Amino acid sequence: MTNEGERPPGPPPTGAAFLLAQLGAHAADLFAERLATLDLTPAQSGLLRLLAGSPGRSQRELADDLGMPPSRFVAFADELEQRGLIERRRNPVDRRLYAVHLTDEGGTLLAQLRQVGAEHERLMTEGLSEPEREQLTGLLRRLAERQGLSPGVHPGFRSMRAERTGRRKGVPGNR
Amino acid sequence: MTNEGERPPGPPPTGAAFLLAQLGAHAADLFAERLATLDLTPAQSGLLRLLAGSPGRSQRELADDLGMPPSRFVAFADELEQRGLIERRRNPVDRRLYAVHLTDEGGTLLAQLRQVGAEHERLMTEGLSEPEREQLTGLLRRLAERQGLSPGVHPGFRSMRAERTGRRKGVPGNR
DNA sequence: TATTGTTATACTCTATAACTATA
DNA sequence: TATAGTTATAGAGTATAACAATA
Repeated sequence: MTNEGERPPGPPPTGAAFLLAQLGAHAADLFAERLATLDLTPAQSGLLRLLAGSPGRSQRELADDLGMPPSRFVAFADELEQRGLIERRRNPVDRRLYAVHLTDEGGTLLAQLRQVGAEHERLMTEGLSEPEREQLTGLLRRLAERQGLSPGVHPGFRSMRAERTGRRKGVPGNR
Repeated sequence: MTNEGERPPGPPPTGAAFLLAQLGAHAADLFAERLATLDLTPAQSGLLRLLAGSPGRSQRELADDLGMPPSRFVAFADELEQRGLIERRRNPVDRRLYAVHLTDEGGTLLAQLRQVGAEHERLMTEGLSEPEREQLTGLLRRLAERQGLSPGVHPGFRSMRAERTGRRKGVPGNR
């Protein structure tokens, strides 16, 4: 088989796009591991952060933001509610809606989560000087904006499986 | 709930680690879309590239490199063989092993794949000047090395699902 | 006995589509 | 009639473990 392209056959791709995918997957894996320390999955941490930013929204809205179907969100929220991290409050005006809130315990965990995030940040950028780190962050931010990626949520949440499956039908409105 | 951390509660994380995960997932998604043009999944493209670099290896070795169990590799390779892209040759010395090779047709597709890769690279780094692109690539390469990531293969292959399931028992040794 | 390739089974995960209550 | 939340079912994808052939 002849090599009729522009590139040599030996060296595998080492362009920026490939490195981004590789480092991104690695970063996600590593973060998931550290998150397991707090008994959290990436998707769960995403919800906690969402609730910190804008509390009281409906399950459907939150499900949309996390990129999961509403049906899946139910079990997802059930577990966090059982663990006392989030809270569902009925909306008095429209009783079809739940308003999802962070509990105090959830807020405490969120603080820990942020520490884990900061540590993760440090470990991922290890080996770079402070100016280099800022340079990198600046370039990445520009790329993200150019690619139309909204800050704060990323698509990887969809494919992250939940850890423990021991889900019991708990407190919430047994109709 | 009080904000006892170092960061303000509003702004979501925009550090380098988060951006890497976000951009990495985006890059992988985009690349998978472009790959679909050639009727290839990321994992399949990974195998083609592996075979181009070091042909004739055993299925077990290749499965290990791709991060999939040998049992899964069988169906995976079956499809590519049916499509005439790869070839299984019996090793005369050790008849337990297959030596997996790229066919001529596979080589042709690999060339197209590289074009797609180059186009992907261009689109992902859009908006950066040439020096900036090199700067970014250099920083990413250093990070990848520091994190112990081997060049050429990334972990994301595991979670990519195959497209078409129409798999028939074909040519290979029906024992 | 160990190893490659293979097949079969069992399981996890998920979306789709009903269904209930409220509007 | 439409929408939020929920539940149930059915399907895709996978790893685990047995199995056959060869070493």
